Amino acid sequence: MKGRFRVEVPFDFYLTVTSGQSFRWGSYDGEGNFSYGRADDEGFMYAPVFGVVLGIKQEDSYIIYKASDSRVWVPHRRRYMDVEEFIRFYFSLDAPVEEIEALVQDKPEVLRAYMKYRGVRIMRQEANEILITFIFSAQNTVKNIARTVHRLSALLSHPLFFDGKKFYPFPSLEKIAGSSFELLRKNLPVRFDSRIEAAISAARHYSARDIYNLHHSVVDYGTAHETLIQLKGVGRKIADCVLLFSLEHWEAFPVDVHIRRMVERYYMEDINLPPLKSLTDRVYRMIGEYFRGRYGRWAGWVQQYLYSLSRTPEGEELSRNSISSGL
DNA sequence: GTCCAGGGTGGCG
DNA sequence: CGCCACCATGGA
Repeated sequence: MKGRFRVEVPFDFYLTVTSGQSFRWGSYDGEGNFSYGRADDEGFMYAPVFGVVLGIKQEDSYIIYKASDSRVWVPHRRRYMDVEEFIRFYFSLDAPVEEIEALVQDKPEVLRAYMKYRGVRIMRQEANEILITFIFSAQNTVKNIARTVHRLSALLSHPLFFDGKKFYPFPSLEKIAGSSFELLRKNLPVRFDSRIEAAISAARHYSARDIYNLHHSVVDYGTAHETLIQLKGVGRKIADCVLLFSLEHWEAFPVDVHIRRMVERYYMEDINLPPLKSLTDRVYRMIGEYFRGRYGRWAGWVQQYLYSLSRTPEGEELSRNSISSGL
C-alpha cells in the first residue's frame, strides 16, 4: 500500500535516520544487499521495522510512503496502528519540540544546534533491536554498526520481499540466544569478542517483553537504567541509548566521544567539572544530571542536536572521518 | 604505516 | 574513587 501525508512539525527524514540512532535505513536490492543511508533512484529509503517493510521519501513537508502491510503491531502501545499513524509514532512527530526553543535561549551553542537540527527527531524503535545493536556499538562507526546489524539479521531471520527487494527483519532475542558464539564471531565485523558474548548473554536473560517492562510508562528513568546495566556487557552508555532510542525515557543522556567533546568545549564551567582525563562513572552521572536538570524531559533530544552538530564541520573542528559517508 | 570510531571490564594505587 | 590496559574490525 502507498500513501502520502503532510507533516506540520519540524522533521527531516533523511537527517533523522542517519543521525546514529537507527542503522537500518538505506537502499536494498533483490539479493538482500544493503547500503546504509542511501536513497534509491526515486528518492526512497527503506527499512524493515516492527515486522513490516517501509519505504519513505520526503518532499518538503510531505511524507510519501510505501508499506508491505496496512497495519503495524506496536509493543510500546500494545495495539495496532495504521501505517500513517505508525510513521507519526515511529518518528515522534507528536513531540512538541518547539518547547525546546524557549529552554535553549541562554546557551548559544545549544540554540545553534537546535536551529540547525530541529528536524532531527528521537525515534521510537524496537527495544530488542536497539539493545543488541548498541551492544555492538563499542568503539565502532555508524556505518560498521549498520553492516553488523544487517549481517546479523541476514544470518538469523527469514527474509521479507517487498517492492522487488529483499529485506531481513531484525531477529528475535530467542533466535539470537539460540545461536552460537562461533557463528556470530565468524560472520559479524565486530571488534571485540566481548560484544558477541554480551549480545548472546543479553538475549538469554531478556525476552522482548521483559525490556518493555522498563518502558517510560512503567518505571522511572533511574530504575530502568539500574536494571539495564546489570546485564553483562551493558554499561551506562548502552543503557542510556536503549532508554532514549526505544523506551521513551527522553531524559536519558548518552555520553559518547562527540558529546564529551561538546561538554569539554562548552560546559566545563556550567557543570563545574574538573579537567576530564577519563570519563569516570561519577563524571558521566554529573553530565547527565546537569542536562536533565536544565532540559528535563528534553535532555535526550538536546543530546541528539549536539551530537548532530558535533559531527558537522561547522560544529567542531573534527577529524575528517567523523563526517563519514552516507551523511 | 597511522589514527579513530555512539564502550565495558578488571585491576591497581 | 580515578585512571589505565586490554580487547583485536574497518575506513580514511
